[in-house]
Amino acid sequence: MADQKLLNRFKEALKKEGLKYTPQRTAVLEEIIKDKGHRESEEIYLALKKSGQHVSRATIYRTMDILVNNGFARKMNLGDGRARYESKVNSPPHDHLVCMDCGLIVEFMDQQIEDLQDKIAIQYNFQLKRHIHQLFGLCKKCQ
Amino acid sequence: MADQKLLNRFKEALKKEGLKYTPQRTAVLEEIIKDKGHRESEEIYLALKKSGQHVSRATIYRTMDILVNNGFARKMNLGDGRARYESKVNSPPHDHLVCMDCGLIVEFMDQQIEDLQDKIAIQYNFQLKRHIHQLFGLCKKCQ
DNA sequence: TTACAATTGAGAATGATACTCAATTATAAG
DNA sequence: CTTATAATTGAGTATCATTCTCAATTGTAA
Repeated sequence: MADQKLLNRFKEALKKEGLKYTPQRTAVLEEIIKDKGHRESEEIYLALKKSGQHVSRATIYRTMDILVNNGFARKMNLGDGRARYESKVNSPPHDHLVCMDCGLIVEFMDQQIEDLQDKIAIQYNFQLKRHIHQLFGLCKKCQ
Repeated sequence: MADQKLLNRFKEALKKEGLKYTPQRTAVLEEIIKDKGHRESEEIYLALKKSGQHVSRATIYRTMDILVNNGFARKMNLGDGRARYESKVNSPPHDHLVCMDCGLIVEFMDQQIEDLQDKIAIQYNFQLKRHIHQLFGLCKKCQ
């Protein structure tokens, strides 16, 4: 269960955009923050269904967009055509190591790389907004 | 026009996999290496059509897979659902800066980042195979 | 030249995601 | 607590890039 503070923050974010605070949206938010994984839309849909809440696939997609745009979730693309979502609540910025065999995803953060990215953006006159940094390989178990 | 050396290298790569050396495949290879861009399948299809060569969309996709698997081209994903292809011939490894407004793509290479990636992979017991590193922002013109 | 497996093109199939629209619901105002 | 109304929902349909299918065609090894 999400704490009240977070729910209020969500409510405010919705109000600010003229959106309604609905049970379906709340259910999706709670499902996202209770799990530490990097899940695709269908997994979130099934997890909600299992827990007895029916939220349609269309609403999952629509709500994930809202969550991503308001900083409650991150959307990532592993190149396989399906987006993954992860909670951004209580989760600092990071990048990913991805096992090409078993799909394991490990998060990493390296301040030196962050700094080098900023340096490169400056060097090429880019105003940096975001980045994608994914390291693909084989995890210990799959080597 | 691709030089004979390259065509022979292509011919050998095909033979090694039991594939035939066809005019369509050669046309796609030549189209890829003559352009320095990062183009999507449809653009390659249209460029070939314009130059008077009809190669079907299906064959473009099939040939790009062969070119990518044999080191003649790179495939990249910008998160918009369409793959981009670029020549790998006479093009050293690099990553990309992408303008979110005009779509400009600039290549960069930073050995320090490469080294840090290797360090991180070792640290997490991953055997690194490849990586994706894209910096999104606004180019000078679009700021 | 032949034999045959690989290739091609056109269109159909696929799969993730976005859209449509009628029925339902949250919410601001009274 | 109603009411009015615009936003939301769900189910199904549409979309779009990419892959697949299959009959006709074509490299290529012998």
